[in-house]
Amino acid sequence: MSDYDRVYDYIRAIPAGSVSSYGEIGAATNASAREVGRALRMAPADVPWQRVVGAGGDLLVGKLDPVHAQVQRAMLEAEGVTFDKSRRVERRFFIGAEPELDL
DNA sequence: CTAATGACGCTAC
DNA sequence: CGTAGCGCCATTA
Repeated sequence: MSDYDRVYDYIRAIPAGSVSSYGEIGAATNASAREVGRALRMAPADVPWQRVVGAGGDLLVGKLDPVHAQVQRAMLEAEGVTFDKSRRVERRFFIGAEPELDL
């Protein structure tokens, strides 16, 4: 099992309406954040890549087309995830985020 | 072999 | 709250 497959499996385990970050996935799969991005780039269709966001809740950090970020936001909104004014996912939707520790 | 690049993260200003 | 710089590590030229 490659690190990439482990990343795919982790993402597939993310429940609808929740999101995780590249750093979180990297830590859970023993990979760096960049490797997670590389994995998502060639991810199979059954991987809900839209549930993967940046560390601060940012959509796609910007290495890819801005249009893609729009699509991601639309799909997450369809799952019940809400965003703040700056296109950032609220911390309560993060897996492993503690409600009382909200920044 | 070295250099450049990217679905990122953190710190500094 | 915004941009800029550096570190990170696999892949590509």
